[in-house]
Amino acid sequence: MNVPPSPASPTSAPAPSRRELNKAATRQAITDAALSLLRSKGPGGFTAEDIAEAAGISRRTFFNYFSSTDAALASVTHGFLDIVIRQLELRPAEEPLLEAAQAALMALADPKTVEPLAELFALTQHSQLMAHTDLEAWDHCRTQVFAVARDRVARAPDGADELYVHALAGSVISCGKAAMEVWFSRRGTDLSPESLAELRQLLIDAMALLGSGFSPPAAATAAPAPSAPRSS
Amino acid sequence: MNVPPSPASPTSAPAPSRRELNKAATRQAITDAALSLLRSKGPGGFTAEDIAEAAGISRRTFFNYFSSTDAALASVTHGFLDIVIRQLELRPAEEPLLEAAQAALMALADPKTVEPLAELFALTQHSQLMAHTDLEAWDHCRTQVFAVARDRVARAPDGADELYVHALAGSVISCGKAAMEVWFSRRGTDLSPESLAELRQLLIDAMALLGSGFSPPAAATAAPAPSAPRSS
DNA sequence: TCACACTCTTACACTACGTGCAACTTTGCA
DNA sequence: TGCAAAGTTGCACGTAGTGTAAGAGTGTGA
Repeated sequence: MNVPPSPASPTSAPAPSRRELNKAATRQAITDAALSLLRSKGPGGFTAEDIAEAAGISRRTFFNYFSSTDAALASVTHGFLDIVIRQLELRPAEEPLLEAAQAALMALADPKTVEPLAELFALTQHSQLMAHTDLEAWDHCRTQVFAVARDRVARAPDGADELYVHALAGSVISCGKAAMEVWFSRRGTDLSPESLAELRQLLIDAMALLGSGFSPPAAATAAPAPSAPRSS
Repeated sequence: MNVPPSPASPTSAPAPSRRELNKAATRQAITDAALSLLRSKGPGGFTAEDIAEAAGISRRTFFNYFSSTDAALASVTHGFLDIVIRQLELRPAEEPLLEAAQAALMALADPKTVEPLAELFALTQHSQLMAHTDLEAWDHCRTQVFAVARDRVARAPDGADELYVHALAGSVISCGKAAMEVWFSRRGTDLSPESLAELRQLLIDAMALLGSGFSPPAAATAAPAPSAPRSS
């Protein structure tokens, strides 16, 4: 399980020490093994011990990295959502949150980003075994969005905008999730440019729906439609 | 565990047979026992066997009713959310969903309805042991709202409003949840009329925020404030 | 009232989960 | 090189959750 003494490229990070490299490699080996087993055995068809064996570590070590098999798989979702959060934090502070979210979500249209999540979704589609941990991942993302939103909203003295920030953060997550779900259900694991364009459009439309208060019950957009293509 | 041969009042239900009464009583006994143990031992301080013993049944029977200790406690949340869904389904079909949701949510301001949830929240506040199953309960409610919303929206031929319904249902849930969270964090288990009035107002405001597209980042309402008091 | 079918409960056994603990090995640093 | 910190591993233990078969309770028709 140890990393061979490869001359790790000292690109940018402050201190990619040996220990951290080993841990990262082990962590990656675990998620790879878990995903591989999910492909071959299906959801629920393997145990924590199976993952550990496939990753070349002991069962005990597996639990040092992840608290459950679900958590190992949900790391895919976490990684996916972390990218969005990082993009969101990069947006200028004075930008309205909905626009910032819309812009940040565009990062999801990158094939390399969505591919793992799309596969995970396809493999666990009709099984609620992932539901637990996956919902947690989205909820964790919600708290991140909440933190970003809180810092952007002018604080009322008595915390009167508590509701505003909570509701907004939750709704942004719900709409993003809705866009992903609709895309998955329509295109499955299709990562073609047209499919990704549709995902982009769905994300834009979802944020637009939120910004317009869901006004017109019939105003919807199909695939590469003519709605506001405002992005970076 | 069996119900004494009490002359069950034949009020309305079609067939409250003995078996169903027993099952309902057992189910109730389990949740009561679980809640009682939660009060005395705190979250994570008891096992499924403890609950079974307290409820006067075997451990195996406990698992015939609930799939986990969390699920037994989350039945409180489920019961709470079921009330809202039932209210929502009673609203006239032509009423806009946001208004229907706002009206349905008013049922939550009833002390008897919120009391169990408020206590559960207070007892599990700083412990994510409930997170799993509680998130599932809210997500289950989301699917119910989705079903209601789907039936109310004029179906576009190509399913172009899929996104609309998904996003709306998720956002309604998120906003309702946000209102509950803010209320809990402000008033704890305070069930006084003023506190319930504030909850009512928070729910109204949350739906209003959603309907207005979260337009004014500073337009929030404090406690018994002067915003639209439309209710039944 | 009895007998039979159906449903629910229970005990038992078994696999898997998740964690505390105490060796043991690897890494970082002087 | 030697020591301390960090990480890995095997072991043991209690708990979760489920299959199974036997037994107790309940509904129904003769």
